[in-house]
Amino acid sequence: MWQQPGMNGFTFDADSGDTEVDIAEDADTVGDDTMPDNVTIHFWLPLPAIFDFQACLTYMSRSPFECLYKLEADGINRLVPIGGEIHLIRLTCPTERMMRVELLYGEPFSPEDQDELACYVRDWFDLERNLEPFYQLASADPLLSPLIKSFYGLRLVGIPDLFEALCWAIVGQQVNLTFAYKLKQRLTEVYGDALEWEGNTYRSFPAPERFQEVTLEQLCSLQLTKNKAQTILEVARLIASGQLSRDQLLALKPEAAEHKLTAIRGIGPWTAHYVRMRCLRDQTAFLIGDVGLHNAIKHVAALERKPTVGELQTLFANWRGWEAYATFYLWRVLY
DNA sequence: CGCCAGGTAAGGA
DNA sequence: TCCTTACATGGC
Repeated sequence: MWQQPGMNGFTFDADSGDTEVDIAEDADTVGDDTMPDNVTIHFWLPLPAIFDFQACLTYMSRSPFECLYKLEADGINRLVPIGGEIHLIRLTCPTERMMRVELLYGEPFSPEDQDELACYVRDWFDLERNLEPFYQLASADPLLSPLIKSFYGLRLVGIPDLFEALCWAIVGQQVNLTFAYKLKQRLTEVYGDALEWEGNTYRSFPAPERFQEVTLEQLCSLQLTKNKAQTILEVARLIASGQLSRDQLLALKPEAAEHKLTAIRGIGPWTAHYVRMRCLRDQTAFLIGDVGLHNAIKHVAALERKPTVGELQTLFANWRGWEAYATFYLWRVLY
């Protein structure tokens, strides 16, 4: 049911974890086998400059239909598959400089699990990114400078799991976000795993293998269109059979990864760039056709109409290298 | 009822 | 290569 360890494609960078390691290792981790239920296990991750947890949480709380995590009391809880097993974790930032990663439910972490989870969280919140250049560029830009003030410290929240990222993009094609969230919720409730914990139900997005026996009709009954249902089944098949993976896409140049994705029927340039942005962490991803982006620019530039393709290209030429962050910050003005 | 929504594919100039 | 159009489905 859960993906094999490593299948999910976390990238381990041999020399990127050094700042975290010494801190994590002398965290007061309790780890004997007879651990009582109320023992908590946690470790800490150092936070980069220009990071505001609250700004990220505000973004993440935008939909009441979000079903893959719960925000409460200045923290966030979610299920994560670590070492091939289900874990319920909680993230908080009790201090400016450190993020606390706590295990609420599941087997205590092995050192390898902890590394994997640390990678997951760093990836999720894009903690490795140096935002200085973007902020420098934005501070001199008439459209972006108000945004980096309003949303200071916001990180491009990622979707580390390729299948989830693809499905989220697919269900979000040409529908309003409210409906997209409902579709994701139905997919998750029907096909995902659930865990009850302290009166709440936590859910994880289904693994692609789960769709092996699922029919078009079954997906359509969740109010997915036939095209979307078809595309999701095809993507599930490709990932489950190993023909498509995050690691494989990461090994390619962005354009090649995009091409590999758009070769799949039902995945066009918007979806491919969306995945580049949220999953592959490609900062040059540019959703030029995105309606939300058009509306955001119309709003911040006080236009009477939506921007033309030419205007978009001119604008984004100023933000080269940071297209994804510019887009992510622009989207924020809409919600 | 009508327009819109974080599109895509197919067909034609 | 660049435009048009059909499609599909709910939100408001």
